[in-house]
Amino acid sequence: MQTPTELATAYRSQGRKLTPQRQLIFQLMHGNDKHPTAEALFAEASAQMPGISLRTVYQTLNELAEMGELQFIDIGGGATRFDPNLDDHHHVVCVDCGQIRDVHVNGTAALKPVGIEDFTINEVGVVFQGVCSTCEKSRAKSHKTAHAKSPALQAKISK
Amino acid sequence: MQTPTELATAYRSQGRKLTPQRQLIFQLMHGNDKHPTAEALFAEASAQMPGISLRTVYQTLNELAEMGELQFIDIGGGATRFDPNLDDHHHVVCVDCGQIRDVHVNGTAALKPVGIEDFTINEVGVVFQGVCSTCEKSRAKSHKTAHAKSPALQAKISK
DNA sequence: TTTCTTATTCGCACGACTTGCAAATTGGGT
DNA sequence: ACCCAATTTGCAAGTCGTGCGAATAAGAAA
Repeated sequence: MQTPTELATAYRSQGRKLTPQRQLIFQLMHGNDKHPTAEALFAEASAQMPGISLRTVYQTLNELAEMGELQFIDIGGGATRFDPNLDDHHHVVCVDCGQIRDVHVNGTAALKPVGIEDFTINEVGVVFQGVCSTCEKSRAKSHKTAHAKSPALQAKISK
Repeated sequence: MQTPTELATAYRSQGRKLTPQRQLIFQLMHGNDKHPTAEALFAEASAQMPGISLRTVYQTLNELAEMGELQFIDIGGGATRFDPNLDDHHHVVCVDCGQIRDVHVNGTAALKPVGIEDFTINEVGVVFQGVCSTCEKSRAKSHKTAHAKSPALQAKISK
């Protein structure tokens, strides 16, 4: 995603208006590698701009996606997450806490699907599932404590 | 997924009961490569067993997933889809009509995520996005006809 | 700066998908 | 044949996201 300043220009050149709500969302998303959900972003936005509506957050995120400034990430389970990282990258998901990490992956160019001659492939997405070190430790120590932030995520994530 | 007969045995050995509703779902899912949604499966089931409830379809699919007999597939957009194919495979999605095709992929073993030492990776999923030949033809001929079964899927699918 | 046009915001209702719950039913062992 | 626990069902409720219309504000023009 471009910087808030660049986006301001891009917006105006497209006949879109530069509202304070949009500017705030630009700031919150720029360089954001947390892959927030719309609700999460709404919470952050509300802290700085009480009264901003969830509806507006959804609308702005959709606009940015249409403009190619960010992508949607849907890994089974809950809400759609947003990623402003436009580099060629992929994702690693902790099936325990649900966090998503951006990663560069070597070897994607060599991926060859077999038997789909009647398809024109445009993009390839790779998702790694695993457990982050923090959750690994939690598991080792207490078998009682429920620390999973993402209930049933493990079962929900697809290959 | 195992055969309906094998599942019958598995169910009983786990203290689960073998109901006609479950047996029907076993049949409908066995070898099914359509990646149906719960609603789609419910429609098929209803044809053969009027009165079966959508709730039961959801419950049975969830059971089968817990038992490791099938997996959930969540590619942005609509409802969760179910895949009884337990082979090591991946998916190709037509961004136009939304169909999902199972594919074997060469080269997955060589995939190397970089910079995530603090993660224990358990699985890797690859999703190819493209356009199937049928949709390709439709596009070439009419630019007017709206044949997309999956509105906005293109924008919704994540890398 | 005032005016004017049109994009945007906002909140509420609604829609799609899925699950919780409790009552009625049924599988299958004794 | 009986009995108890597992199931099924229908409906309510929950989550996530969008449609819609009225009120508001951005930004160009005068």
